[in-house]
Amino acid sequence: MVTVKPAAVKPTPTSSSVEDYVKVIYAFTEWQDKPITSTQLATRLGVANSSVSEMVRKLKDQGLVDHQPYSAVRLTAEGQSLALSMVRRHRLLETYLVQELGYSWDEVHDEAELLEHAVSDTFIERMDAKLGRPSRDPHGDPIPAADGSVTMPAAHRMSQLDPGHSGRITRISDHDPELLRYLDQQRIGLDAPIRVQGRKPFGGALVVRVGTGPAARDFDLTEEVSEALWVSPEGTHPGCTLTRTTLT
Amino acid sequence: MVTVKPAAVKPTPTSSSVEDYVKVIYAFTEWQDKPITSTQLATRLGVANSSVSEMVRKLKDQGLVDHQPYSAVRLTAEGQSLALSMVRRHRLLETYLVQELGYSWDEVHDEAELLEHAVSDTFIERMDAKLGRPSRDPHGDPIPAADGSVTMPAAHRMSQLDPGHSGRITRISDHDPELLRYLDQQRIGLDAPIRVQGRKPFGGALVVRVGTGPAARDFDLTEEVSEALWVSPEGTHPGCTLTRTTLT
DNA sequence: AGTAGAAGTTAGGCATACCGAAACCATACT
DNA sequence: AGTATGGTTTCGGTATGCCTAACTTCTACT
Ligand SMILES: [Mn+2]
Ligand SMILES: [Mn+2]
Ligand SMILES: [Mn+2]
Ligand SMILES: [Mn+2]
Repeated sequence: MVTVKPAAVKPTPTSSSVEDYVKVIYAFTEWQDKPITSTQLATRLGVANSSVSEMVRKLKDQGLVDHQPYSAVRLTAEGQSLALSMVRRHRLLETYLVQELGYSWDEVHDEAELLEHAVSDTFIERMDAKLGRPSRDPHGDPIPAADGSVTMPAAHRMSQLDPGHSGRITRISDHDPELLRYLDQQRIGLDAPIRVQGRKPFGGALVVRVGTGPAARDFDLTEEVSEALWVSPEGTHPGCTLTRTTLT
Repeated sequence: MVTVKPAAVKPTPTSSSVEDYVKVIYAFTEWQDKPITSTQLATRLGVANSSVSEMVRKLKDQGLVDHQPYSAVRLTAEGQSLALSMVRRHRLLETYLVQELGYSWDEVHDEAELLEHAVSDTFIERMDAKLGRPSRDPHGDPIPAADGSVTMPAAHRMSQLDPGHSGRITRISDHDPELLRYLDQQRIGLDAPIRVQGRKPFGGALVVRVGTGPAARDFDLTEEVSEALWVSPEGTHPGCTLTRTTLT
């Protein structure tokens, strides 16, 4: 009689490239619904189109994405789960670097981009505990919980807000460190109360008031800046929790 | 007239494999003088002999090692410098994990082995500052300073000590986590006062007394254990600083 | 000195992850 | 309906870093 081993638990050692691909695919649909195309993926990853075609085939073979030739790339449940765990890693690391090692919010992204692939689950858990299980990173991006649930703030791009609207800045795109330093300098930070005053004519700057009462200051924001800021109407703040998937 | 660019400062992006090879070559001569051979390198890195031959050629091309066929491998000044900076990274990380994230000393090695290749110089500097510029890691191994200087404790392998000798444990080999847990359990730690009482006959255990006065306890140590412990005679402790090389 | 076996190197391959150039397809515009 | 165009894939190739198997060199023992 032969003893049958229990099916191996698939250690699937995903490479850091795979992790980055999946993370970028996820990020593309975090604040809107259209799935990402090959070329967009290539641009965001800084690789050639042909490299993406190849890798997407591998991701499909591994069951991480759905894809048919010439159409967009979508994560499977398994891919979504891997992506969420990478996003969690990335954002916890960013938060840790700011909170514990005195990084400024424009320095953390690149460091986290590498560390996310190197730290162990234990490391993540210890950081999370030490930070008190934070739900947002230094840029206001939601940190998925260990079980895969994500609390998305009910936020709108400031560039799309009509005059009169007000609320708080609950997210700031972290992609341009330059921009983050500019905002820092102007003392425009996360959770600042903000109000859209109006727009200069002929597609001009958006005029906003930051702060309230005597401390209020007015700014002319370019399109680029107002597209990087997300505003939640006062009161709605904590956002809604939606479980996107379940992490393994 | 043509402006000549200053010679590029050689960004030499060393791979993590190269970093590990160089680190292992360095470690081999840290506590004795014989240079490492191909086979020893292969064993320590867990790769095939042929892989080492190939890689050593590349290291030589990059000016990191001296080597002629069929003989041992030695670091050049440049290789030494790279090795020291990797050792510094590794040991600072181990110290940080224990001190700041509650790791136990048997858990840190593997985590540091990966992180050492991923963290930035900034990260290292912040950690170093936060820890108060430590000079020893959790296992008593000296942490090279940023300038490449190393303070080596004047220590001897306990297995080679004659009865009657005493001192303090200033280094414990961190290669076997099992052993570290055993020592932890027996409450034998770094800086514990220790005295060699004698040796059981026929190549038997080494009998040592740990602690002093009423708290003293006697142990029978196997060869394996006594080879992992290094003892400094009382008083000599701080060790001698020798600048091994200068880091870039 | 002669030689067997250990130590080390070379040769031929594989996997991953890139690239540029060429071929292909879908569609949108005449 | 016919075709230009841009997005996408395929093809051939490069660089790392690893492997096994075959071969070479060194050394230590007879
Ligand atoms: Mn990354
Ligand atoms: Mn962020
Ligand atoms: Mn390593
Ligand atoms: Mn150590």
